[in-house]
Amino acid sequence: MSIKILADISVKAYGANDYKTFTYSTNKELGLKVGSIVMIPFGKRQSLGVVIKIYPQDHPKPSYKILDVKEKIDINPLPLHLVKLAKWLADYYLASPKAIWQTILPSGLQVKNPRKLKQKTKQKVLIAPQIKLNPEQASAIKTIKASHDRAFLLHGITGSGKTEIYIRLIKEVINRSRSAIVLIPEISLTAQTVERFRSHFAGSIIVSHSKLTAAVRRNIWLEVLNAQKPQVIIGPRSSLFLPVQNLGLIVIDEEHESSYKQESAPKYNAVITAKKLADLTNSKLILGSATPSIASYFLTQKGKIKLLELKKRAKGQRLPEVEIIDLTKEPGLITDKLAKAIESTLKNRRQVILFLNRRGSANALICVDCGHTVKCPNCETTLTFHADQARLVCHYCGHTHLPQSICPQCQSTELIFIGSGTKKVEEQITKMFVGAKIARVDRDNSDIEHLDKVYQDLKNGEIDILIGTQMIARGLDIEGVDLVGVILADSMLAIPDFSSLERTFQLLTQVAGRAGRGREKAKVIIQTYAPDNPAVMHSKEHDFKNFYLTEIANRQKHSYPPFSYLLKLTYSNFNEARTKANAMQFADSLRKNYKNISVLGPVVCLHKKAANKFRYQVIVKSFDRTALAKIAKNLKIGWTADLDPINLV
DNA sequence: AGCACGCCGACT
DNA sequence: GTCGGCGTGCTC
Repeated sequence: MSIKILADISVKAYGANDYKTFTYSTNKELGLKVGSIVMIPFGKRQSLGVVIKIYPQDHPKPSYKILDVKEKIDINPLPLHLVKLAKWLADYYLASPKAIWQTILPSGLQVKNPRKLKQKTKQKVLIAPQIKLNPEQASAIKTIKASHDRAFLLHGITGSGKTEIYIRLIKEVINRSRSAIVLIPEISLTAQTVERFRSHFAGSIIVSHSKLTAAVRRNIWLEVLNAQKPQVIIGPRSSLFLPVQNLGLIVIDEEHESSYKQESAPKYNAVITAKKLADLTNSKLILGSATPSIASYFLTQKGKIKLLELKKRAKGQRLPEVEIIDLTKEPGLITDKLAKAIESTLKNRRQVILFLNRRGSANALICVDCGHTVKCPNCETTLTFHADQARLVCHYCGHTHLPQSICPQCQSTELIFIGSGTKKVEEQITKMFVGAKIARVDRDNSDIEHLDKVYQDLKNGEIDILIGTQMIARGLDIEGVDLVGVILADSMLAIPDFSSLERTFQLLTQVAGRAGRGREKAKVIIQTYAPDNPAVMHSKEHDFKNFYLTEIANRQKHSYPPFSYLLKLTYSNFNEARTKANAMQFADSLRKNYKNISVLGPVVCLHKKAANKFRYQVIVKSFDRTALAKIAKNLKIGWTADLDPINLV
């Protein structure tokens, strides 16, 4: 008779929003450790589970029935920090063990004899060119190495050489036999970025991205788990959860990017999660951006993250000149000034990038004479026009009124809906510049392969004018681009969200950074009805600091994050009337039962129907995050929660 | 995810 | 009475 011991196991099949573990018994010889992955019976099913706790041999058996662990998956246990991080994720974001383990564990772990995938033929690796650091870069590296701080925000203007700093820091941790994780927005995971890192870390580099097949993903996961020497992992936000040993450094490039927030369960923010991971593993965390998020920069002002600044471009190039065209004075989809600039750029055999906004095609009402957008009197966010009701609707609180015909600011009668007409840009450009080679990138054709092709074509001069949405705002680093045009900056400002100014400033600044990588006389032209808007105004001077000061005051005034916490609750139901009624009833009960919160809504969601169900949302705002967590934890069926959402629409 | 349990309306 | 609809809660 072998010796039985008890173990607490977190069960992958367990779908409730609490981190409850279940106690099983196991033969001592099976050698379970904390982090071991096992197969267990759960209800009528079999499930994977992760050992969270091993009890001493003499621990008394509980009164309820105990089942046996069926088998141990024959691989190394998870590193301890991942076991701890799983619990933290569940508690902090109110996620189920099911959602957590689906994120951390690869699929197909129980497969007995996985088919050996044929090794990719060794790619030729370019030898990394030796780059000399400028004094700013050298000083930033020196500070990070010497500092006892854990987290750093590297605020460096576009082209200031942040990547070179990451590479030097990674080399240093590798020399200390520790591994590094580099997070990159999915969209920048292009061949060029990867090649740059590969040329420095050939042999120890592991690249992950969302297009990998399940089998490849599992192999990568096992390779990381079994690695005997330090690794450099490059990938999107989920790469934080690869089972790396001896982590020493986490880098998050373009830390302001919204793709670091996962919008499906577990709805985690990779920047916040990386900070926790750095604490658990005693690693350093480097956040890098030319346009930091308001949230991260706020933390530097509070002394929680150390701020490092790079104010010069690496090779000393100047930032491009930005011209703002006031559409209230010079109307048109493509103004004469922009058309002339395109024409002269083409004549010089140089290239043009034009940005427009699909996502921004929210139907806001805007005054052609003064640029005023009609806002909600309660929430200070832009009202959205709903054609089916013929009314303007506030997406926070539900306030509606008829679209006015007179501008409340300047009494003009010239009010128009923006959001229409952006599709006309390509048509018009094609007509205006006959013979020019025009390419377009938007949400429908923005996969990595296509972006790589566009990049190559642009680099080889196969494209004269590239038209795209914000998809192409980052990463493109083309010497031939002399002109960048933004067709309508307001289309982003008009998104009814507390973070729309932040997003606009980031987009405009990143876009402007695409120009002038090669030459001095590059130019950026921004067309807008709102030239005085802080997000537009400060992007002209590439002035993050003053934009931050304006915006943080605004957030404080209206008690938006980082001065409060938000909870976005979404309710869906097949019956439209019942959806509305249930959502209203729930919002009322929240108002009645909680004192220290404010409840906005319910309002119909921007996408009012999804998967055949009608959707309503309720926003809850509070200074007390635990109150919001309590609400999120006790939701009835049909409701989903997003704690710390980055947008509210 | 499935399954048991229990509460309510419709029915031989 | 009792059949079965489905909302709710549990799974070591």
